[in-house]
Parts: sequence; structure tokens; C-alpha cells
Amino acid sequence: MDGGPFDYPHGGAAMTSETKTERYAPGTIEPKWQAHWASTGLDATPDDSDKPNYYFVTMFPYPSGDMHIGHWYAMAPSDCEARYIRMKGHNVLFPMGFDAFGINAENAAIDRGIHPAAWTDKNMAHWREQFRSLGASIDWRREVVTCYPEYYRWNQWMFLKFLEKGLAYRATAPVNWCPRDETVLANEQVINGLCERCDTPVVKKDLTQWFYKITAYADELLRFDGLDWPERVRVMQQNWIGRSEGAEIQFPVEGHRDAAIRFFTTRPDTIYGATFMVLAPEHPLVPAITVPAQKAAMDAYVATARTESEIERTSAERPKTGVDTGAFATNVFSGQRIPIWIADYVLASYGTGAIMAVPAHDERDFAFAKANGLPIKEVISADGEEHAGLEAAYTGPGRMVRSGPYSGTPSEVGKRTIASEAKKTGIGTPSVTYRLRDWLISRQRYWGTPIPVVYCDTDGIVPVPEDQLPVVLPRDVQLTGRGGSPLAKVDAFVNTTCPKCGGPAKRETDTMDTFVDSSWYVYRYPDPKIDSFFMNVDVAKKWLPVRRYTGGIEHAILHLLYARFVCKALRDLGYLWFDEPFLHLRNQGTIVFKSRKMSKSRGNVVAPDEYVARYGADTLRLFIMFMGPWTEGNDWDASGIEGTWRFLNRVWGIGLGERTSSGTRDAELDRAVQRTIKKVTDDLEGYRFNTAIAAMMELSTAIFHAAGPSRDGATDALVLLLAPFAPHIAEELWERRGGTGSVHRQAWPAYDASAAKDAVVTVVAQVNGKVRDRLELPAGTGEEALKRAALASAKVVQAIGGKPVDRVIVVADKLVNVVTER
RNA sequence: GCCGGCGUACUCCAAUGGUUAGAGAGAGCCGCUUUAAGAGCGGUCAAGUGCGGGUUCGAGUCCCGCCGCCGGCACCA
Repeated sequence: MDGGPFDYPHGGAAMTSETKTERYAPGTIEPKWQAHWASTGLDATPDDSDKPNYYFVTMFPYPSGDMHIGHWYAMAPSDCEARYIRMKGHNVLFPMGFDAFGINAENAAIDRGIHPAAWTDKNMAHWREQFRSLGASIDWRREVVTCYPEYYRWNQWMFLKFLEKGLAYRATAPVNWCPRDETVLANEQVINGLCERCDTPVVKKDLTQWFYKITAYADELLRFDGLDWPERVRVMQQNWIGRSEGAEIQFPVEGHRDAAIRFFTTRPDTIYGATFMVLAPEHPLVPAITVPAQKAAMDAYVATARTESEIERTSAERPKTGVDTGAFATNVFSGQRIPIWIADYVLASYGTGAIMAVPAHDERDFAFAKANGLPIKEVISADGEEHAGLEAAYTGPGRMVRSGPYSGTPSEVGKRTIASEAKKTGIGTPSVTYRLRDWLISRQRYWGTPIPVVYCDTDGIVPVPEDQLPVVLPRDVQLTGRGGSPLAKVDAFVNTTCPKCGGPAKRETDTMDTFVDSSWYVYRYPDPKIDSFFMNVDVAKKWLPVRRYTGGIEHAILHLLYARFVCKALRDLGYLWFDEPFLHLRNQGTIVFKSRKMSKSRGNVVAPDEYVARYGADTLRLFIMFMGPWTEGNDWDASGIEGTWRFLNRVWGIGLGERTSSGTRDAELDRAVQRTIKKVTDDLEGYRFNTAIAAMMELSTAIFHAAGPSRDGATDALVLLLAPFAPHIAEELWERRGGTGSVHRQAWPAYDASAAKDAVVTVVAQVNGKVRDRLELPAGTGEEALKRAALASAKVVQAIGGKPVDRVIVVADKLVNVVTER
């Protein structure tokens, strides 16, 4: 392989035998059309058009390193869909931008001494080129870049609005801390106890941080009314939100008149079986109630719990450990005096951080009771009888036993009865708890949006006034990756004056989680230049909400949940007129290499460039879409790319063939065209690119072997069908075949369902499910006629062998099954 | 452990409950073509659908129980 920048595998010869034609040279035609489309503004979408507007967004990337095959896998099929919808007659806005803040830029600065801004700019420039080389039909005039002050000032503005509305707040809480990135993380960014970014085990730290009150929308976020979203994403979000119904009840602590322990339970019906209580080690009452004799043991246990990583603490397999506080509570239902323990299997962050332990009916409490010799009392019985000596916790339903006046009550009824009884006596209330936590948005990192508040000795926390936004991220900063927020070391940034009293004040030095940036970017695309508001309402009204959204399944919870929350919050603030940002969502599966997720750190990244150089972007686009169902993902294996290359060469050869108007039409080819149009259309509606391409391959083979006028029409249709998939070759052939304008401005071919059908069909004649004969009959033959025809078949008669016919099943145009008595 | 998804030729994948499981592609093999070729054309080999039951006139497809792989959740009270 030598010569120019483009070396083709094997000549790419055109295939018509009699005429020598020019070979297919994507290296020439692809850059030519890319430049042409850019200069003629083909992808620049007008806000007003005679066609209906259609807003189609695919998730914007984080411009770290280069585009790899995984990004093509996300992008090429989305671009194909956007082009298809355009040809279907819509004015499609298909924008792109960059999720440009993030820790990678900062790490690059630390490792290589490049400023994050410079690193990001360089990457974005490269990415734009790569998008171009892929042939993506992006309206670049609407590009959104989140690290520019024009953009992130609106993060700050929204923060102030949220603050006014009580949706943003500052609180001290045990939060997730990544020791390697030296920053806190939101719950969603902790995957199996590891930092989502760097896989470092996360630990808990008590810190004062900023939160967004996403839990205020927990119930609404559980609803997906009117949304066309994949089932699995909805289920993942529902699991994540984790709604559970129960009751919050409190038991008084003996000897502490004003202390009561509040706990949440989903099983109020088991309350008579609460033989002890357990507090989380971090529970605020622990120091107050621990008896002096237990103080030392308690301190040691709490200290250990705090240093353990989340992965250790939340492992379900580890033995249940804990320490007795020496204090007692009163189970106000059973009247019993019950000990109060602490144990790390109770989480400070869920419910109230305390539980009533019912060892007989909870596996964890059972294990803990066994390990520490605590009493186990059966209060729910499957058969309604009392038993002694439970072998294991019984967590199922049954009748209440040993439960005073409630004995005999079915447990399901008891849940409600006990909860309302607790309410009546003023010690509790029915309650709902969520697994979802508020969104921790503070980050102790540099490359993000400064949180717009100042701290004043006189006035406390003071929001930066709107007219002083943006709070610009200072450029001069020492980045070491150590020692807390980098901004804290920039005196010129930190030291400011209080907007209220004018006295000296200090700025907040944490920045925002970058998921804040991506939670609303789709509102900015319609007019990213507007500086008077976060969006241009007049223009946005023509587009929003997003009609179709595509992106990786890895964002099923993180980005998609945050974006839904921000949408609802902005709606309630009066800025948006819809409830959900993305009406229709489809997620591509993950493309892996040698069964492992592609990532730069694992060193298994596959670059598209060499394939583009060898086969062209169209072949690679096609191959990526041909590999299998897009929503499933796949293992990268380029060995089949020859197939799509051969296909495009065949299309090229066909496309350059002479037009013929003489001769008779080929009815079979005409039908094949109709069938293919229907198949490709249906498949594109369902994102089934692989089968759509297979259908086009089939058609190309049929055209190859055909001649005459039908061939011309078939080829024209094929070029149109191929346009969304392989935009460059389709454009080139469209032009060479004398088409006017761009192929991408043509109407999607329509099909005639009746013309797609064969005139004659083969109907199978079965006897007892076994095929005995085949009948060639006109399509649409009636049921009775089919039955008669089958029963007239000598082979069928022979197979029946004189046995009485029980019944005859007829499927139109398919089969007749004669069922005999046996 | 719980919840999803998937399991079909050597490989990637097709198949509204309906013909003898094959649309398409790769690999292999054979032939043709070509000055030659790693190009092109045609052909061919190859699974009875992870396992076991069931429903049905008919099951890859529906149901039940297992097994395996992938993903999500997981001491959440």
C-alpha cells in the first residue's frame, strides 16, 4: 500500500462487463461532497420552512482524545435517521456541540502542562473535522460549547433561580469522596462503590456541599406518561429512584426524655416483633445515648466504619457486626424494653438512618440477632399458628401473631392498621421513602462552572446578583491535582466584596458537576448565540421539546435523569412549557473490543481513520450499521467490512450504467423495488439498519442481473434509499445520473403496498402439519377456493388416506392444513 | 440474591405462530473470468434454533423450569 492518501483494497473496479467504467474512489468523492455541502449550507437548517420542523438530537460528546469506533457507532446511525426523516419531508434540526468541561482536561493539564482550555479547543477542532469526515449532516451554526462563559453563565443563572425556589441548598452530609480525583461525587457517579471515572473505591466524608433537590420530583420522575422510551431505561430509572411505602414511627429512648429514635419501615405489621433497634454509626444520637461503659468500643467501631470504603460497607456478604450502645428504647406497641445497637448495615443516608430490627421477618436483622444473641420473636405466621425456634427469617405475608389486639389480622391489612394507629397516637405517620438522593453538584475541581455565591462574615451566604454573571473561571491557576479546590488558591478569584454589604467576602471555590452542563443544552441549540437568556424562546418554540433523542445506554440513569429533573424544575419556574425534554429515546448498545469496553485507559480503542482511509466513510458507516441490531451493541470485528465495500462497488457499477428506455419492463424487478422501499422504510422506523442494508444488497443483486427500463427505475430508487446510509456515494451517483439538486433534498421514495405483492403465490397444502403439496395460485384466492384446491390435490388425498377430516385450517396466501381424526 | 436483555451454520446476523429455519454479510471450498491478482462473477459446504417440559392443527417464535453470557440494582429497612 503506497501512493496517495487513499489506497483501496482491490481496485474497486466497476462491474459492467462490456463498458470500462471509472472505479469507485471514495477518497476523491467524499471530501469533495463534504466541502460542497459545507459551502452550500446543505445542513444549515432554517427555522422556518414549508416543511414541519423536527428536532432530532444525539448526545453531544465529551471531546477527550479522538473519536473512536464507539463514537461512530453512536453517530452514523443517528445521522442516517436524521437524513431519513429529512427526506420524509421534515425540516430536521440536527445539531452538535461539546460537553467541554470535565476532569480529563484538568488531568491533561497536570500531566502535560497544557491549559485545559487549550487542550479542549484543540480536541474540539479535531472532533469537528472527524464529524465532517463521517459525513454527518450537522448544522454547525448552532454549535453549543459548555465551557464558554456565554454558556455556563446560564448554569449559574439557573443555580440562582433554584436557590430562590429552594431547589438548591447547602448542607453538611456524609458524601461520596473519590480519593484519587480528590473530589466529591453524586450517588449516580458511584458505580458499585467505585468512582465512575477512575474506578477508585469511594469513601464517605462529612462535607458541606451544594445540592439540587431532585428528590422533590421523585414521584414525577417515576412517571413516563406519553414518552416513547425503551422499557429497560424506564425500569433502570424506576429502580434507581426506588420508591417504598411504609411508615415513619418513633420509639422513646429510656432515660432521655427528649430523645426519640425515628425510623422508617415498610413492614409496620411486624412491629410487635421489633426486639431491638439499630442505628447507623453516623447517627447523630449515638454519642448522646451511648453509656459510658460502651464509649470506647463505640468510638472504635464508628472510627472503623468511617474509614471503610463504600464497597466494603455495603457488601451484602460480610458478617453483621455492631456494638451495643447500652441504651434502651421502648417498643410502644409491645411495651417491651429493647436494646439499641449500632451497626454498619444500617445506612445513614437512607430513611432516618435508624431501624426497628425485626429479626424474625428480616434476613439482615435475623443474621444480626443470631450473631449477637438478641431475641427473635415471631409475629407473622404463614399458617396463622404460633411457632417456636425460627430457622430463618420469614419475609412473606401471613397473619399477625403475638401482636396483642392485632393478632389474627392479615399482614397486608396490618401494615395499614398499625401505621394509622401510630398516627392516631402521635408517634408516627404513613410515609414514602426513596432510594434517590438529592443531586450533589459541588466538585472540588477547576474545569467546571464556578458556583455563583460568596461567603460574607456579616451576611453569610450571598448569591451573586444576576447582573454580575457570569462568574468567570479564572484562566491563571496552578493545577496539581492535590490539595483541594484549585480555585481556592487563586487569591484574585477568592477575594471579593459582598454584594450585600460591600465588605470583604470570599467566593465559593467549588465548581459544578459537569452533568449540570448537559442537563439543559438542548434548549440552547436553536439559538446558541443569544446572550439575553439561556434560550431564544421565540426560536425554541419552533423546535422544543426534542422529538427524537439518541445516545449511549450508559446514560440511562445519570444524564437522562438529571435532564428530566432540570426540565421539570425550569417548567415550574415558568421557563419551559413542556414536562419532558425527550419525547422519544433510543439507545445504542455498547461497542466493545475483545469483549471489553473501549477506553483510552484500557488501550483498546479502535480508530476509524484507517478504515476511512482504506474504504471511505460510506463503507464504514454502512458496515457499522450492518453489524447487527443497533440497540444491542456488538464486539468490534472488522473482518466483514469487505462485504459492505463490495456492495458499494456494485452500487457504483450499477449507478454508472447506461440508461435504457427500450425493451419491456421487468415485473419481478418492479415488485422487488416496491418491496425494498417498504422494507427499508419500515426498518428505518424501527432503527433496524442491519436488515435495511441487507434488503438493499438484495435489490442491488437483482438490478445487477436485470436489464431494460425497469433497471433504471430500480437504480434510481436504490440511490435514494441509500442516501441516508451512504450520503457521499449516493450524492455522486445522483448527480452523475442526471438528478437535479442534492439527493439529500429529494423526497423519500413512496411504495405501493399492492404493487409490492407477487401476483402468484405458493400455497402449501399440509395434512396434519406435514407438507404434502404446493399449489401455485393467484394472490388473494379466497378461503373456500383454497380449501377446495387443497382437497383436490392427489397428494393431499393420498395423505389423508380416507380418514375423516376433522377440520381444515386456511391461512390466506400461505397454507392449507387438513387435520384428520386420529 | 432481584430485575431486564440475549442464546439460530465456523463467525456476525435474518426469520407478522405457518412451506423443507436463511434475507444479507464474512470465512472456507469448487468452478468461471482475468496477462496477472489479494479484484470480479457463479456455485457450494454448513445449524434443526442452549437444555428439559408444556400449549397448539402447527413453536426458533407463546408459557413453565433450568443452564450460560451481557447489563442494571443490591445490607435501601
